[in-house]
Amino acid sequence: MTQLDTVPLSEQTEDDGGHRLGRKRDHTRDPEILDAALDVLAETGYDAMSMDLVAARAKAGKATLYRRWPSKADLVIDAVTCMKQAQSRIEDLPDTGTLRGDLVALIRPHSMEEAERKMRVMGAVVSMLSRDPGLADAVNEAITEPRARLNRALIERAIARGEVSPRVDVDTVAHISPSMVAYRTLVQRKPVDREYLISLIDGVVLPALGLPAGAPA
Amino acid sequence: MTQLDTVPLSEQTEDDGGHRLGRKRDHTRDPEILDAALDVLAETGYDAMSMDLVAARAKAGKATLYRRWPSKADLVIDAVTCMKQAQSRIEDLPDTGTLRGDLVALIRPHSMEEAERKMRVMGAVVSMLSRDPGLADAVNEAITEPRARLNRALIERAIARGEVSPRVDVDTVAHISPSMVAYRTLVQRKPVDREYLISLIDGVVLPALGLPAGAPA
DNA sequence: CATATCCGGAACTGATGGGTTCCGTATATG
DNA sequence: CATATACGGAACCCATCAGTTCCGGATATG
Repeated sequence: MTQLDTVPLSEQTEDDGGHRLGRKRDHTRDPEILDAALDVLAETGYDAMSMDLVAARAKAGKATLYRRWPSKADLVIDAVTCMKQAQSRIEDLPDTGTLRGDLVALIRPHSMEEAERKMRVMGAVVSMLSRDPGLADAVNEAITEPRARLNRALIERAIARGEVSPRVDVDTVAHISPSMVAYRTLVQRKPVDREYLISLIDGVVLPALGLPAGAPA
Repeated sequence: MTQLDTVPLSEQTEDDGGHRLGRKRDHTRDPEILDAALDVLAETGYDAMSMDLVAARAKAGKATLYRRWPSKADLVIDAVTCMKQAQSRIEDLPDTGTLRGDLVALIRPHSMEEAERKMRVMGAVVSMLSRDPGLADAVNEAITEPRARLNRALIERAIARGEVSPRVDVDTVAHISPSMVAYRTLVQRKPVDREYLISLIDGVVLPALGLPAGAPA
């Protein structure tokens, strides 16, 4: 059970001293519930995710869920929206001096776990995206775009540095790895490990930018 | 209502003269039913695809479906499997002399419609792939692999021709366009038109193979 | 025309799950 | 301790849907 550390909509009054079964004022169990929803969603898919399951997983009553969200769809949208957080800020990304170094530096166990979970959630809701524009927006804003923005920022930094030609299609290239990771995870069902990610950087992303495969500038 | 032109499992006796409501011997309405199933699947997703809907769409009775397939899952797997057909044979792909020419030649209105439908079907069943290995295999064999095989064959032809270095990761590169097209269609929900496909070829695929962007060998 | 076959359609069953209501209880406040 | 709040949990209602059964009619065969 992964833990969500941001507060979604309401404010967490203060940390409860540690009572396992202690209840809080307001309806401030939102984070746990949203987190449980994401877990169930990732494990079972949208339709198979029943509200009873989510309630059980969050050790909450189903009534509590409906006191807070008017419908299952709203709960899911809120849960997806609240995945946004943990993504690194662009400013505090270490500048290794080369684009390759920057990209490789993004491959950390933590970010890979996070990405894995996001991919599963994405797979759970793809079939809904065509019918629910709100969900589609939430998914793009919380799962798709953060990663693409990161890539875009690193590429633009490399352009400013003179490492990469300003003529490349930054947006398309920034979506290469998210696309291929999603495809490999959801459709091909092959593992996305460090080795694969590096082969993607060296074999596809850098060449697409006009850089030689394994050779940092 | 797109029409399936291959016969899935049983043999079609002969074309019925044109009787709108005329019935045939055996249970040889399989193609129409499978085609209807694919339509409903693509439009509504796996869970929302009810057997009643499929039956209605195929102007068949629900009993007829269950006379032929033991369950909904079996029907879907059979339907997906039967999408395999229309893909071009590798041998009769025109050899334009350059890899770029070969790749661009694959962009035809017909193949794009076909790909669009396949993408929607894929999106409809992604969330099931983790729970049903048989379905995952069917999807890969019918949707994923045919296109990748085509790309692979063209790249290998280019290697044999001396146009491309034999050191490239053919398999990964062959999956670039399928991955990015799927992502763009299902997640980003942006149009996949001729312009985008060509920008993919010139901006990503060819550079990844060490070829200059817009310049044929 | 009589018979056998198969299909479309409608009605039915059982299970599942979204959403609601209600109640006992734990917490907080005074 | 009394009161108000809100939570967990269970029971409930109702719609939907997978899967089944049955029947009337159309087709084919002789």
